[in-house]
Amino acid sequence: MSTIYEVSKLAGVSSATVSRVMNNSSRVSPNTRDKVLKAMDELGFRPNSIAQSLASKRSNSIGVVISELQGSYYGMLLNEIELTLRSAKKHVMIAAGHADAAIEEDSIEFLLQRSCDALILFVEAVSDQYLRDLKKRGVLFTLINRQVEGLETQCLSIDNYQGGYMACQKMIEVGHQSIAYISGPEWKLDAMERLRGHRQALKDHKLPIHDELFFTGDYTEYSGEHGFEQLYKSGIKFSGLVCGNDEMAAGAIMAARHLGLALPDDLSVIGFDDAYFSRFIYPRLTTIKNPIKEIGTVSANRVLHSTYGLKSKNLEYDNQPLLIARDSLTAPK
Amino acid sequence: MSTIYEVSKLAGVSSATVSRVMNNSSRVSPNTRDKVLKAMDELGFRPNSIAQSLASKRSNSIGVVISELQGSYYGMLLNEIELTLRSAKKHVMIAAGHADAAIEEDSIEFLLQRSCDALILFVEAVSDQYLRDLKKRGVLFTLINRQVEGLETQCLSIDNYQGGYMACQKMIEVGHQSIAYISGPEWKLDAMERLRGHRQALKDHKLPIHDELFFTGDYTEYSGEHGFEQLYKSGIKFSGLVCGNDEMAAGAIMAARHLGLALPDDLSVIGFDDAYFSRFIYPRLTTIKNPIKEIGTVSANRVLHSTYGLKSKNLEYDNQPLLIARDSLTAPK
DNA sequence: TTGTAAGCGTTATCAA
DNA sequence: TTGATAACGCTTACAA
Repeated sequence: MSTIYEVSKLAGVSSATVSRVMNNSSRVSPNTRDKVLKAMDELGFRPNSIAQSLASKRSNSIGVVISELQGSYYGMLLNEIELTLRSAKKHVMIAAGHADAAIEEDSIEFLLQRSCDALILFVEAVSDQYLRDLKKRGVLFTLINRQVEGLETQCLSIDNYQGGYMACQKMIEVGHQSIAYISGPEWKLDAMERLRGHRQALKDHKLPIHDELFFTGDYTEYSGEHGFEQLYKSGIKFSGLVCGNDEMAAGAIMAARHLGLALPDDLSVIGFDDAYFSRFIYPRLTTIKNPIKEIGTVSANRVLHSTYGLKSKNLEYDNQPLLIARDSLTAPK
Repeated sequence: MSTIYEVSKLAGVSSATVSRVMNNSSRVSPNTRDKVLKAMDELGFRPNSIAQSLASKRSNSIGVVISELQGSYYGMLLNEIELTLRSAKKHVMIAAGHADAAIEEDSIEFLLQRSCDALILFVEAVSDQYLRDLKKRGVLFTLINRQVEGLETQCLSIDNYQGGYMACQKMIEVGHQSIAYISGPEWKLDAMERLRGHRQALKDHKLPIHDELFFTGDYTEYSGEHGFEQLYKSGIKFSGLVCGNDEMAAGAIMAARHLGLALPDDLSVIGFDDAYFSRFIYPRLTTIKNPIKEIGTVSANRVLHSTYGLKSKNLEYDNQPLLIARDSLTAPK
């Protein structure tokens, strides 16, 4: 690998000038610029970005910590982020947090140590205070799927409460009177918001709330399967089931079928997220769309904006959920 | 952020000594080591890894280029890679290649420019020659899901031919005589290998090969849907369908149901990969397991081994596919 | 066992 | 518009 110094020799200029043409940082006469470009080309010169980082105190890399690297939800998000950052010539470093506070903190520190200029954080276990302290330390970041007091301007999330409300309301509109709910884990804020919206819709429509019709899962399909079996055993009849996410809906549907129910006639189901696979569940899953792609793009653009002053049009997003009507919802028999 | 120099002053030693205790590179007396450690602690010292990289010509980061960031297949792979690399304290930089030669090459150069010590490549469009040249340039890398002549020791892939053979053979064993096939795109090597295995099994069992029973898809569920419709229209009856991957199987199953077929009685289906969602398709999909997790772990370990001399036990893997029997396969009526 | 000092390949300040 | 040259924070011969 050739260096800036070799280029400067070949072009007959100083290394400072070479640096200038690389960065367009200050005026260089067209003549010398040409000479430099030619020399670079001839040597196949590629700037060493490590050296650039050290000297400029800017690494042009952005760290992303995300709960999991697998799962359609995270995949879509990561994809959008990479696309956006990449087109701005920024490197993306990733680390998984696995929804564990220690691992999440470690991931963040790990990325910071590597001189990431900014972070995009999808963290669920780390405390609000830790995040506020991060800001105090001068770290630039955006926060996905979470609202933290004091960090409002850098938080991006959808209105989970509204989504939960919509799903339940739709069930009621179609005619269901007895509706079961399988929620995500209690320690996940989005799960609790979705649940809160559901309960409120029930209340607003003067429907009774039976504790036996609520099951707390953990967002996995296994908990959806297990949850459905529990609800079914409870003895209280229900014709509708709302799930905190699509994975659990998929699991619940499997369980319902094993128990001999015909879907959607015996049971209507609504999921949440509009995950990739929800079209391939049978019956095709009616669900609440989570505009995760948009959130990915916007979070990346905001980081680009606040860190490098890059202007972008996609700095705002619509945090309203949307009902995607497919086949798993029908009127009760 | 404090520097090594400040630590050295506080500890009353030279900066070289501080560096030594950081890296355990050469003996330091327990006494001075303690002093240094104490000073580090007091200052909250964190080494600047950019500076370390520049000086040591080693960035401790590994680049991963993968076709897509979304999809269960890639997600699982990425997850294993991150886990393995992370536990070895290496940073992982990612870039998506989108199965486009220009983007893939750009991704590779992009990561190299960032001084990645090694690469893990899941690239599909770039030429074999480019990859051989990469090796000549001295770049360390492993190659996933691909076999390139001259790079045998750094390629990891399963036996797709054998997998294709197994699927077809199983169909035949169960009693199917007329079997349709929806393959992945022609330019994907794994897709062609799977198809080749399928045809060979047909031949070995003396079953006729009808061109009308073959459809070339592109690994998406849409092409599975479309493909099934085409095959169905062909007029040639078939009771079994083998798909080049699970996505297409999912699409084909959707299409079959829309056309009024009862599964698995009217149609048996086998997929490939054992994707995350294949358990949640109805009927639960019988498929060929692709040991992608194992491949992820092994590829990361190999890179760690060849790049940093780290020894590891997981340097070998079993490239034999495995049939996962679920509910989508039954004897023909 | 420890220190000195020359890099590593850039950027950026100051003069010219 | 250009050139010297001092950082940037660390590693690593080479000496002591």
